Amino acid sequence: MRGNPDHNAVPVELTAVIVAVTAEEPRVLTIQDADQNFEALPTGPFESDHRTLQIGLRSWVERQTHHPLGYIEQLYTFADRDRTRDGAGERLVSISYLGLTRERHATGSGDPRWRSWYRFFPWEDWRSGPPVLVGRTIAPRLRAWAKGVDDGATRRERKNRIDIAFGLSGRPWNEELTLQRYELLYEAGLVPEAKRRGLVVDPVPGAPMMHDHRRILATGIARLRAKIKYRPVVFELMPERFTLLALQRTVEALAGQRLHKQNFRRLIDQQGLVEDTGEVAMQTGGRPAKLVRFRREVLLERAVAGTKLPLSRPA
Amino acid sequence: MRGNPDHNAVPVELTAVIVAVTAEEPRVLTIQDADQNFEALPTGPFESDHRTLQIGLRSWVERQTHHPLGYIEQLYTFADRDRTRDGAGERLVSISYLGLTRERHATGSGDPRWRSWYRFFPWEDWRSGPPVLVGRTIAPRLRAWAKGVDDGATRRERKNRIDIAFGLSGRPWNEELTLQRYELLYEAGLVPEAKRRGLVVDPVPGAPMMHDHRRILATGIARLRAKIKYRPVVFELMPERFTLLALQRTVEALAGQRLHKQNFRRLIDQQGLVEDTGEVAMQTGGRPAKLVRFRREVLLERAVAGTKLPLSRPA
DNA sequence: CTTAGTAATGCTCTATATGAGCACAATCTG
DNA sequence: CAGATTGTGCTCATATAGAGCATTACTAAG
Repeated sequence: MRGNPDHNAVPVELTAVIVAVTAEEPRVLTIQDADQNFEALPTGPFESDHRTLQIGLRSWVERQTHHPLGYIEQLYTFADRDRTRDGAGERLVSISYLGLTRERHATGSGDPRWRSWYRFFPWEDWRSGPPVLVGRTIAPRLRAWAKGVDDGATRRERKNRIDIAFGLSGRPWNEELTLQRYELLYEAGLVPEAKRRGLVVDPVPGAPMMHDHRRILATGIARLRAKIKYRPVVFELMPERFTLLALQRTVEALAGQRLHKQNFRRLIDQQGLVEDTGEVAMQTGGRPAKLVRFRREVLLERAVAGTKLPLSRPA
Repeated sequence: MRGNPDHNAVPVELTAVIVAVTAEEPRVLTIQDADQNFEALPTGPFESDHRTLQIGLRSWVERQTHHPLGYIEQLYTFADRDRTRDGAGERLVSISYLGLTRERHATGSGDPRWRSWYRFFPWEDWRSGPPVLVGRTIAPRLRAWAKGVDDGATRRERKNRIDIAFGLSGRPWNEELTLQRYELLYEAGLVPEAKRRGLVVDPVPGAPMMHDHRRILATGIARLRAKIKYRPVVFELMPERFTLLALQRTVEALAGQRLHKQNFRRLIDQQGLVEDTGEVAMQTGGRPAKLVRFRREVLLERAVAGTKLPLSRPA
């Protein structure tokens, strides 16, 4: 407890979860790791010639993707021991960020591409109802893992965590628990990444990523799913003009859940989040829809405005 | 955008916001910086012999305060350019954590002591109604700062931010905006810390801290004030057995606001957060109160349980 | 032209949550 | 005993959330 402790100099990198929604799929920017044949999140250097980390990240991403980043938020700083550069040895600190943008063809080294995030987390997409993957594969395997301990207390605790995270035993599905779900699967040895920790692995479907990048992505998804409920960040993912249904589909893509259409619209206009452009979209396949635009002023009017969306609430 | 960027090795430290509530005051553990005569948050080394940062921080705090840390959560990683060790030069990364405990005599170098956090943020305590400091000093000075720009858009934007952050022009006070308030004061040159950024300073009351520690503390306060509304973390600050009023006073101390007693109790028992011990406290000064204890089981029952408290909601 | 199909949009109904207050009970202090 | 202080039960108005019905305005197929 000193004012000026000795500082260990440690390698620091920035890792970005860059999200866009296209064709009703939430997508994340990934690169291909040449050596390991794993997909990875784009990782940038910690440059000290920027005033803040955020500015540095923004300029770096924009340089690489040639597209402005609408919104940036720090996610988490990872520095666990197993997070070393090559197996063991030096410790690596990784400061992760969440960024929102609109999809664009990305260029750069490492073969950047936009991937649906459900490629990495197929169990997170409940838009067409409960995925069979959960009921048929994940639930039984997790149950088996829980039953496999001798200690009764641990067993009960595991069962509880599983039920809560995956909405079993009559509990509701909570789309915000993405990280908890991934961590459970990791602990239970059901994702390939766990092998590096020496666990026995018999993986469930879902593409793995390099290092702990899938955990970082899970953190980003969880954060974004939570955020859209009380901050108007969805609009960063929308084009200038859009229909209310398009907005709803975007939210649904992120949340992995369907929403009640009328209630969704009620919320949006109760809060005055959008305004008419006067134009209509005729190619909707049904009655023409008004084209609206985001009222940027709301960002000023109520700094902490809520975009309360009809999704499961923390209770 | 490479898989294996070059890593700049950077000094990394851990900074802790350790909170306890005693005698209806929220307190934070500080140390005295010998050189600069400023109070500071305890800062620890980044030790690589712990499996996770959290474990490292926990053991370090417990070693120093001789008291268990009930709850730890990562706050934010600061690495702005002005955050260098001595004025200019080397960049410093500081990973900050929020920890909850019960007050104890702390020992260690640096003269550790528990300080009411309202010592550093006197405008944050609204338990006895709106502080005169806000109306008489802060509001007029901020207004003057806003008026002092030529650009009309910037002026309006500043006025808006001020109104929202400090609950002016008929807006409600929102206790969660602690960080925004501090940052406004910083920008306006109303805190001593701003001098280091070369701003002209005419400070309002409130003790400054070393480096950007007051900003880190503001981050911790804001986070905790938000958290108590949907997670049962208050109990980490309570003794084993307590009365409902004591619990309410603790929440009020943190939130800096009074709560409606009956509604508070309604929430607590609707959610089954506590259970009777069978004992009563006779020294209440009034009718004897039941002594209750936290039902630890709720942490299992609903991992993300809400302790919805009757405080201002984001909308 | 008619019939489906698909969306947009307006409205209602119910359950629940929240904010505020009244009334009264049980204790202590002076 | 009066007055202060706290605990505790209860009510009431309002806001919000979840669910569904009905109607309107288009396109495409027959």
